Amino acid sequence: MPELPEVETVVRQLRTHYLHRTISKVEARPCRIFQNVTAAEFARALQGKKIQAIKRYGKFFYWEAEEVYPLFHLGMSGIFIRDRSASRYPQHIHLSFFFESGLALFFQDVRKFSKIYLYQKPPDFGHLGLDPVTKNFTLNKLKKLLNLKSMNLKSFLMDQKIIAGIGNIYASEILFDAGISPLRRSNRLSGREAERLFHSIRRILNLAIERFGTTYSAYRTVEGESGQNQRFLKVYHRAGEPCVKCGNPILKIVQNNRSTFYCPHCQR
DNA sequence: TCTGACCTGCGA
DNA sequence: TCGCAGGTCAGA
Repeated sequence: MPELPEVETVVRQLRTHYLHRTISKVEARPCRIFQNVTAAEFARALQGKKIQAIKRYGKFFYWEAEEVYPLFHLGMSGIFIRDRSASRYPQHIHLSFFFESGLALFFQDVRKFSKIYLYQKPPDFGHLGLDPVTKNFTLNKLKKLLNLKSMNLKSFLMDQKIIAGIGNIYASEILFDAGISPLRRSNRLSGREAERLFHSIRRILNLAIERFGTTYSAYRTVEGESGQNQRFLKVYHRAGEPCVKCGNPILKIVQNNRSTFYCPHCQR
């Protein structure tokens, strides 16, 4: 599922319902999604803890819970849901949290690509690039990064070590918005093109956050609802359909084993 | 830099 | 039955 806007939506909804709540019980089923901790250790460590803060970086987010810091990456199909009965796949619920207030929270992942870690101090994101919706992400920094690399722009945008949070959907949408071909090399952009790319990254991601993310298949909000942004996609999964700008057909190509959608007429 | 592997469900 | 899906990583 989830790229930065979907993760940000999940984080905001978790804050609304679960911040300052105390976990009374955790049920964790052994599963490969647990990375540096077993399911049993994870459950034991969180029991009795109060969630004091929920913070996101790129596609990762973690809880501050009284000296314990669970870190989550939702992979392709990980979702947090408030209501277990809303789950179509109850057999894939790996984690259940029950709170003193009577609230519950469930973590489901059909494909098991998500990752869960547990730390004793706030996790370090030094291995990740800039988070593109923070003030730390500036035009000058983007220009330097572009010049540093000679890779196609689609791969550049999706490389989490460069920019943390953009995935396959938004990489295509951002490049369409900027009017730049996904095949272009990062260090070949003009100053004006870099500027367009910078503004498109911010605009597309922030708009998607306002629309609670994009639901293409698995992703749901914590409330179990679909995002809204899929109605506004201009190129993603629209191969053969007319470009909204010029009417020529949208093209689908494969880059790094992933589908890329673009308009060869509008994106040069 | 590219490919395949990891998983499961869905739609053609 | 096959190919594809929003991610990441190891290994060639």
